[in-house]
Amino acid sequence: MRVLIADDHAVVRQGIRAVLESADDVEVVGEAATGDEAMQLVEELNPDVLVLDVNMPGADGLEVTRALREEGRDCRILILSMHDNPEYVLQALRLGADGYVLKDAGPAELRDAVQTVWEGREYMSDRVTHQLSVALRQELEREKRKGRLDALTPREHEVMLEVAAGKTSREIGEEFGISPRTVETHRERLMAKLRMGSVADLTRFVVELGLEEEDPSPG
Amino acid sequence: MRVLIADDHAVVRQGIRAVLESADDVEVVGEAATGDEAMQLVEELNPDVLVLDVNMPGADGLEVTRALREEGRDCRILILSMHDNPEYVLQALRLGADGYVLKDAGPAELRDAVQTVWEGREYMSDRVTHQLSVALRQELEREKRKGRLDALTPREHEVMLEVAAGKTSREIGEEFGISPRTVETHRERLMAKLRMGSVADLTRFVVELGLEEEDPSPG
DNA sequence: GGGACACTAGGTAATTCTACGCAGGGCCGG
DNA sequence: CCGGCCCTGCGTAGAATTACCTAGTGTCCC
Repeated sequence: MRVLIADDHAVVRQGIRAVLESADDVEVVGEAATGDEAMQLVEELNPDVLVLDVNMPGADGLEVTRALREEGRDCRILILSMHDNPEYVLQALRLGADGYVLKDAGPAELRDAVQTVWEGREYMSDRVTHQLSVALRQELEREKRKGRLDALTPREHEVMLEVAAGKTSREIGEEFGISPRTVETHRERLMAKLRMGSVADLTRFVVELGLEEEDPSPG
Repeated sequence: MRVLIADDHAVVRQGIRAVLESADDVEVVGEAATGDEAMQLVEELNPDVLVLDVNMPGADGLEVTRALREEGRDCRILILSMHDNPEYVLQALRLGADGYVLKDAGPAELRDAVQTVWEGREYMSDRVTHQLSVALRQELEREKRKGRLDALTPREHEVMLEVAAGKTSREIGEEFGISPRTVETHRERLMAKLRMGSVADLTRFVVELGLEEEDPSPG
């Protein structure tokens, strides 16, 4: 089994190499420190398995995965990550990764993971699968909120942001060149659509969904 | 120079060991996977330098640093961290660490850092010192805000939270058993003291400082 | 006892927001 | 080409907030 290691931390590369090479059917054929370098080395060395860090300067692990899958590479891709962030995990799987292992895995798990993906099966750390199920529920909740957001007309959306920024209807009217009465109409409608009972609730809603445009930084 | 390595990731330990042992005046005398284990091994092996990860299960790097300094250990402590989070850096220095190195450091920098702290000087990665100066300014800004918070009377503080939760003056009055006019007085005063121009600004202020009591979760 | 401060409450007035309804013009798809 | 949706604008009325002000009570400290 010929393995390529990609991680921006030299120390980590060294560690992975040591762990994998302790298995006698594994040969580490190269190391890459950036995503670009990884793609280039895959081209040159044509490894069986690519152990790929998600956090890398330049092209990160996910980009590398996508690029390799796009060009039809059949090498197995094992994602290595510090965190069990479901965001990354889902994205990685969507893009065609074969496994997802956390960096706090012991040598045995890491060797096992590489072996598993090499055999054509998928490997996921236990904590990753657990986090995925948790994330699924939160995702549904968020979608429900975003769904309400979609019910807003473009104008209402703009007005919403300004209201959440603390502007008065008159100020917003001047900014958009429309009557303050019109702004109030939009305001009423959007508050009803989002089922918000106060500006405070609306502000929290906007902040939590990260919709703000500028940063007025109160103070 | 006798070095002890503490990191919860076996892979990383392996990597650090390989890097350090490539210098011929360094001997890695042991490895620890948890904070507790690290303290125990320092006791047993009495190393010159301890290379210590901040993120560890059980006692983390900072706790270990504090504990070792409290009992008067004179071994050098080099903190190893994934992030240049100034929060951690400051805390580490306060607790008596001798150096702070990022994990994306190359083998050369890591060896250099260990060498430097061993000679009794301090070592910090460039990005760390930079982040520190940036953090200093933000810290001042935050303190200014918290200072204004201290200017509030207890009653004003309560009212502030309710206003930020979207309640009206009447509702707040009923909740506290006081006149809505009184609530309005508190409201005016606190808005003036905090120099907030709108409920939206106030809400953002409260959310950013994490002062909320319950979670009404708009929707 | 006096002074500082917090909590209470009210007056007056202006401004702003909220909640109903009404209506014209533009644009798009059935 | 017509109905539906969106953006626009306005009226009225009431509720709520904001900006000024005064002022009584209680507590704590000098």
